[in-house]
Amino acid sequence: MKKNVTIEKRKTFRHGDLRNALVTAGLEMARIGGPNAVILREATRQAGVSPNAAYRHFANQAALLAAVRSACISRVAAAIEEEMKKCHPGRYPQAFARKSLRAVGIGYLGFAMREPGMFRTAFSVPPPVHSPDPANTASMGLNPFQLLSLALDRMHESGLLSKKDRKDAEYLAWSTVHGLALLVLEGPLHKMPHEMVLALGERLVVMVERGLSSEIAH
Amino acid sequence: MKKNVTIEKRKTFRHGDLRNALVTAGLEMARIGGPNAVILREATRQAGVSPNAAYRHFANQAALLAAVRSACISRVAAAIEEEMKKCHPGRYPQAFARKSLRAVGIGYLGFAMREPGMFRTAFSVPPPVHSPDPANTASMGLNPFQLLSLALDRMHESGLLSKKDRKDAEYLAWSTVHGLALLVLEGPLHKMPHEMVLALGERLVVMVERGLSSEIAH
DNA sequence: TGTACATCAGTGAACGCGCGTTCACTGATGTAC
DNA sequence: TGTACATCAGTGAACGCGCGTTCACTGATGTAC
Repeated sequence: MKKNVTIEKRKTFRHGDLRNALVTAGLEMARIGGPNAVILREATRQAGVSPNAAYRHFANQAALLAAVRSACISRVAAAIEEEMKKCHPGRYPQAFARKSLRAVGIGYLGFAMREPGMFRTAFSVPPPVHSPDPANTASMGLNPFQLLSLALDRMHESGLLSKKDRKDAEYLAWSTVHGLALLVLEGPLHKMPHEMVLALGERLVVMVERGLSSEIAH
Repeated sequence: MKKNVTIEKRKTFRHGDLRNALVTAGLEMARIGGPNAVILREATRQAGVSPNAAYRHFANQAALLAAVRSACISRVAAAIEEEMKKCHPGRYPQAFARKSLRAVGIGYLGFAMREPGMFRTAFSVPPPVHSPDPANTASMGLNPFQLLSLALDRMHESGLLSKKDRKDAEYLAWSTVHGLALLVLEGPLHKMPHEMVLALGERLVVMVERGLSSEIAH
């Protein structure tokens, strides 16, 4: 939406929208080559601007990368939401909960297979983390972690998960699909065909759903 | 035996054991900084040799890195075996099977926490995989995947896992701990304390053990 | 209304960095005779 | 036994690469008066 704040109008000065152009270019580079492919100079080139112009909008390359990563995370969330749209709360809350959890896992994994570069950019934090935690988040809606929490809440509320089992279940479920995704995208399983990955994904979701609960199965 | 190669100046024109010295240096770099820190020139420096000397023993930097990675994988396997030694086949095969599976998972995760650089080197394959699959493997004993298979076989043989559930169970179990390790080592969970990671690891193992089987729990 | 001025997003040129890799070479060693 | 020689693990110098980043600057625009 347009903000009529004077400061913002000044921002649309010469290029008009350089910051956005740089992020867009960076996002495309991430899409193609992952986080290491997000080259500041290349982004300025694609924006038709001199290299140092980027420094009017980002403190350094890491700041640009952070913005790109944020965009990638939003894409993951969008993919999950898309998958979640497919399941509606019927009259069986437990089935709904299970479908929700499945949607998160499959949405996550599906995105990883479809957009490996963006996926890797979203979740590969460079080891020396000087995360300045930019207040720039600007994320509308829920992030992937929150969507997972939502699905797990449904599991809990529908009685599929005790309060104790619900606790920190995000990390357990997340690890599962994340591991498969990374083993395939940047690990030893890189030769595994996508169909098999997705098939394993389905089994993984079932495994999580079943294994998360310490209750005796019925 | 100690290799004092690094510090002492060489007296002979020939190094004598350069290939090994380079791998050792590379391994140390991997230990400290992960796969991207395996610098060919630095390895030759540490070996007290000119940069191009490396090319007598490795086709290029990627070949050196492959050798280092192989060493890292062996270390992971050793860590798992160490953990597996702790569990003996008693008179309860199912308990033994469960302990075995736990040992693999916890050994894997424990190594990841203790030696993040080596762990990341072992399992992060650079996306453009020109894997020449060096016949150089030279790995004695079982690799981590094979150890996992062994544990799962015990689950199957002791009746905890049907034949159908046994199939490809490696990938499901592996994904689980691998995901947690990478979320922590190079992902958004990098701030999670090690104790919590290991605690989650224990829950993860239980989850897998329970969730892998499609049989009704008893 | 015109004009001076401040602002600040962009320019142009250059820097150091350290890598991987190649070229033509040297000289210690093992072996054939 | 000595000697000539082939071998090949090492040397020394140099290359191109492309990045991130800094410096001093320019010039279109909005605004105060």
